[in-house]
Amino acid sequence: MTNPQPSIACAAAGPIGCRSCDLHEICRVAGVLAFDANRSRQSTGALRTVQAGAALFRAGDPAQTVFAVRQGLLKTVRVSAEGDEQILSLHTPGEVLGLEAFVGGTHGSDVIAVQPVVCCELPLRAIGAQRLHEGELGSALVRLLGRAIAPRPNFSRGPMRQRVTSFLLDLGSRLTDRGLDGRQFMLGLSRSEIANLLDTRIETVSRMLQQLQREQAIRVRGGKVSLLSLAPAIGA
Amino acid sequence: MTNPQPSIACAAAGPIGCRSCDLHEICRVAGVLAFDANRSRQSTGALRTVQAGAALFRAGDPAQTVFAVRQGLLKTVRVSAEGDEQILSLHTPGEVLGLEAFVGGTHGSDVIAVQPVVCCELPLRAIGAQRLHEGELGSALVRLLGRAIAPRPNFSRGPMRQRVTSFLLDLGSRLTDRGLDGRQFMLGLSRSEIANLLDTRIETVSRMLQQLQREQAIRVRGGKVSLLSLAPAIGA
DNA sequence: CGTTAATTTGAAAATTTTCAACGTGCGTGG
DNA sequence: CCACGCACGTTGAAAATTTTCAAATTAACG
Repeated sequence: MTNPQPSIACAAAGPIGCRSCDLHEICRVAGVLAFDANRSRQSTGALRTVQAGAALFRAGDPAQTVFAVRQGLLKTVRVSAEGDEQILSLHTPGEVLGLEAFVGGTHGSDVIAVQPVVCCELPLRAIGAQRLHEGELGSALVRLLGRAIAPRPNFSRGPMRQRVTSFLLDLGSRLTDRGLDGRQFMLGLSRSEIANLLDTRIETVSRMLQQLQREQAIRVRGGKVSLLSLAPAIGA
Repeated sequence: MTNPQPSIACAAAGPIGCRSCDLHEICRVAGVLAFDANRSRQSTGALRTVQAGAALFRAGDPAQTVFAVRQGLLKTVRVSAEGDEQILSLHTPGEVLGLEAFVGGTHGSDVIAVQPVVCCELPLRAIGAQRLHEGELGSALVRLLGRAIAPRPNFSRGPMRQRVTSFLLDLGSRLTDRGLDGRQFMLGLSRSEIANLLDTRIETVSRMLQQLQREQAIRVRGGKVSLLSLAPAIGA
C-alpha cells in the first residue's frame, strides 16, 4: 500500500500542504512538484522525520540541503561565546530551514525538533546548483531570502506578562496563517525552553501561565494550550 | 580643489574605504567602481549625507536603492502594533541598508541617522535590474542576502550589566572590524535610545554606565566612550 | 545669561529571581 | 502491583534587581 506522506501520532501542528509552504515557489520553479489524483500539488522530494529532541542539523554541519517544515515544531539553538545556550526562534509548518545552503558553507546553529517533525528535503543538487542564480529560479530565491531578512519578533522584551502573551499569540497566529488550528495546539516546549526563549526563569513562566489560566485567558492541559481570550497587551 | 568624499566634522565613525564595505563585491561586479590616483578602489556612485536625526528612508517608502554606510551611525526603528517604537539595530560604516530593494516592494522600518551620516547610494537601475539574478551579480547578491539572514545579536537579554557591556563591546568590535577605532568612539545615542535598545529605563542605563566608569572599565566624556578594560561578562 | 532638555542621583515600590519545599507522573525493579 | 527514583512543574517567601517617582545637576542653545 502507498503511504505518500508519513504522519505522526501526537502531532501538534500539521501536516500542511505545499500551497501554504514558503518553499512552494522554489519547488514549483525547480520542477520538483507533481500533481496527485486530487489535482493538488504534491512534492516529489524526499521526506525526513525527526523525533522530538533530535537534531535536523547542527552548527558546523555542511549546508547542502534546504528543508521545509511540514509537520511539528523545531527550535533554533545557539550556544553563546559564554557557553550558555539560547533558543533563538521556533519553526512552525510551512517555514523553510537551512537557507545557508544557498549561500554555501555550513549551518550556523543547531535546529532541533521539540515535537515530532516531518519535513521536506530539497538537496541543492536536486535543483541544479549551476543554474541557481538564473531566471525564474534566481528571482524566487532572492524573494525567499528577502523574506528571511525581515526582523523576527523578539519575545524577550517588556514585562513578563506581555512576553508570555505575545509569545503564545505569535505561535497561534503562525499556525493560523498556515491553515492550522492556532487557537488550540500542543506546545511541546518545556517550561525550561519557554523560559529560555523569553529570557526568564521557569518559575516565572509557571506563575505567569497559572495566572493567565486563573483569568480564563488561556487553558493549559497536558501540554496542550488553548487561547481563550488572550489580549495582546495592556499597553498604551 | 577636489573634495572626492565629503567628510563630517564631529564624525564618530568613518569614513571607511570601499574595500571594507559589504557592498564592495556588488559594486565591483556591477562596474560602479573606478580606481583613484592611489590605485585604491573608489566608488563612482552618488553619495548622500544625512544629518543626525534625519531619516535615510522610512517604513512604507518604495525600496529602489541600496545604501552602504560610509561614515556615521544609524538606527533601524520599528513601531510595534501597540504603537511604541523600538530600536531594532544600529548600523555602522561598511554595512548595507535597504536590501528590500532587491526583493521589491517597500521598506519595512525607519532608518534614521543618530550621527551625521554619509552613505553610498546604489540605485537598482544603476546595476541593471534586468540582469540582477544572472551570473556573477546574482551570486554576489545571494551571498549578500545570505549574510543578512544571520541572526543579529540581541542586547535585550540577561542582567542589565551584561546588556550594557555586550552592547558596547559589540559596537566597538564592529568598528574595529572595519578598520576604525573601536576602543574609543562617539556614541551618538542618547540614554533614551540606549535604554530602548537594551529594553530598560534611562535611569538604569545611566547608573550602569556610572558604575562601569567607577570600576574603570569604561570612560564616558561628552558623548565619547572609551573601553578601557571591559570584560564580556562575569558568566560561567 | 536664561531657559529648556538631558542626565544623574536618591529612595520607595514593583517585579523578578533565588532558594527551598512540595506534588505529580512515569518508568524501573523488586 | 507497589515502592522508589527521577524529571518536571508548581508554590511560597526572602533576596536581589529593576522600575518608578521626584529632585538635583549638568549640558545645550538661543
